[in-house]
Amino acid sequence: MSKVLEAVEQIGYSRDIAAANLARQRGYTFAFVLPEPTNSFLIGLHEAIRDAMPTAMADRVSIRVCTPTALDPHAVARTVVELQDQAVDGIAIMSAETPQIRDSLIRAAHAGIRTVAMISDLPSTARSHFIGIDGVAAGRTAGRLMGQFIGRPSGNILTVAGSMMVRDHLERRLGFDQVIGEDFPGLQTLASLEGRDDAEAVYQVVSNAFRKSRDIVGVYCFGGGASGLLRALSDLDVGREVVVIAHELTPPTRTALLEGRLDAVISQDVSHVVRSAIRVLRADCDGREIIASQERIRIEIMLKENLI
Amino acid sequence: MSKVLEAVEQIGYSRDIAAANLARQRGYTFAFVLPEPTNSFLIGLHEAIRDAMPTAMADRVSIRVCTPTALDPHAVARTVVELQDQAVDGIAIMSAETPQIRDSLIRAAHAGIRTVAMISDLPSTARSHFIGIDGVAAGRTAGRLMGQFIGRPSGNILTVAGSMMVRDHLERRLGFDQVIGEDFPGLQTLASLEGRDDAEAVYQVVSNAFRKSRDIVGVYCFGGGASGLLRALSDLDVGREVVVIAHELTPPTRTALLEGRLDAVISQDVSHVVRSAIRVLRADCDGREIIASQERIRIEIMLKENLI
DNA sequence: TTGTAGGCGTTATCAC
DNA sequence: GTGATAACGCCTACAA
Repeated sequence: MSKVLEAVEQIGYSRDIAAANLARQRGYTFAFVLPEPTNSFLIGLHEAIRDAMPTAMADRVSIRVCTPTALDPHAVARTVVELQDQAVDGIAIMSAETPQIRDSLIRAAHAGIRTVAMISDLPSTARSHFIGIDGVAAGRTAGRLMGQFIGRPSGNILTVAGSMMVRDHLERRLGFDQVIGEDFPGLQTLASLEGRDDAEAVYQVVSNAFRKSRDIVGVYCFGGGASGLLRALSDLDVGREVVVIAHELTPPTRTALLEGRLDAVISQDVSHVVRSAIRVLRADCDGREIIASQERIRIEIMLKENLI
Repeated sequence: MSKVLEAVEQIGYSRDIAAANLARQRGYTFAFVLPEPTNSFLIGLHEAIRDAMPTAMADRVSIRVCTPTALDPHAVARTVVELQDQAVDGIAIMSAETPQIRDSLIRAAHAGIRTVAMISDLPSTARSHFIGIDGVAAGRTAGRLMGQFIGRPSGNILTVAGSMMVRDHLERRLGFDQVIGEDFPGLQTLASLEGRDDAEAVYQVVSNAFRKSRDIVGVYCFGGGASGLLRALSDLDVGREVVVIAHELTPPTRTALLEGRLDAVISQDVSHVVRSAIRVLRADCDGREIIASQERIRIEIMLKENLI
């Protein structure tokens, strides 16, 4: 160790990063790339980003939001490429995992832009971090709750998928099936209905499914558009007999929880996700270490009684 | 509105607080007043404080930890008084609610020292904020989980109290009874055993209780020393048949959760509590507004599957 | 009251 | 390379 570093160790000196930033007048520009706010969850996510802006600004980071059409991977990739030319320092992205998007992110990383994946992971894209919850664990959590809450030895469970954030949703289903299979062998999980993360679509498929099938003792909605599910259950008047579990705490799921039309919600704190993305991106830019415990997003279980 | 403020509004100017602090060489000294680390929860809390120190230091706040004997209210009050003379800017305190302590805090506030209550609230002490979870809601959450998980129409539930953080624990019991009474009328909640937040004491009272009473279908431990409960249940070999719910995620409760000896843990993120206390105290000192959503501590439900 | 110089800890620049 | 210096945005202290 050099003499100076030794002395530093002794004295306990540490660079004043506030002063440093003041001196160099360094600013950061980060871009959030995510789908348009087409459902409650995405609306909440957009709001969280807006809410984080003042604090971010005070911290010398300016934030841009890009909403390429989610269903078009090329549009997302194009957005990422455009961002490269606009001198952004970092990108926080929530998207499906397609080759085009993957390539664009790898190229961005190569161009020195820091990237993090939000909500749904994008492995093998050189994203420095994933900020969100483990999909399999989330699904397992839902599975345990479902099994315990049903309390009967047998019956059918309806499952409603999303489609957009593919990877994430597949993992949830996987985890759910694991626990039901292991610990509640009498329960039968039916093939996933395609809800396309859209309330109206969910309404239709759920309504149809209930007309066809009987002996449904539980419904697990692991995609977006849970409000469609809740409306369908209301219309069918099967709110009480079946155990209903969905993902993400939003105005409709919150209301349903309070009214007893929903038994549990598996959620993640989107405000935390957004703040974390910004902190992590900043740390990446500065070459600093992150505080892992502070950035870990929790799998939250919300019941009627612990609604915040 | 004055011309200048109007202009400020227009321009969108906001004071650079980092530069301000740099200029005035302002430092903050905060003290954490809490019991000695005599159980897993308190150990975790002390660790969280230590872990927060480096970041705090970088932010010009130095932290002191005071551990008056928890069982002696006079010692706590004396500590608070002493802190007044030592030029601390703020106090974050976790303690029982006694007249002496209340008075000392009011006097401290009068002397210009900002105070926040942690974990267990101290209303009517001029504490600017309470940083922790709502005890009644936490108890209700435990109650719902207990009722649903038991799945039988009738049976007895053993409850184990702490003693130290009195107010908090009373609230938990209250909330628990509310839900059991309302929604699970067949279940009977027995009088609380006195566990004194101590593992050994809990071990004794629980062992005795099980020897006396039968038809126990659930155990709710809402005080500290849950490891004693778990050991007792192991020794009695009643791990599987009864539903066991405790508070606070610590090494022993985490292990028990993973091993299936504990069915659920109601918890709060102590690292978050500590960071929040520091942020809130700083904001108070600077006369700034806090970001409520960021400082809200969640009532976390931990199952085996969503252990972080 | 209003104005101005100096300095906080760091970086960047430019001359050496 | 090395070393001196201005500047960053703000506060304090002192002067007018």
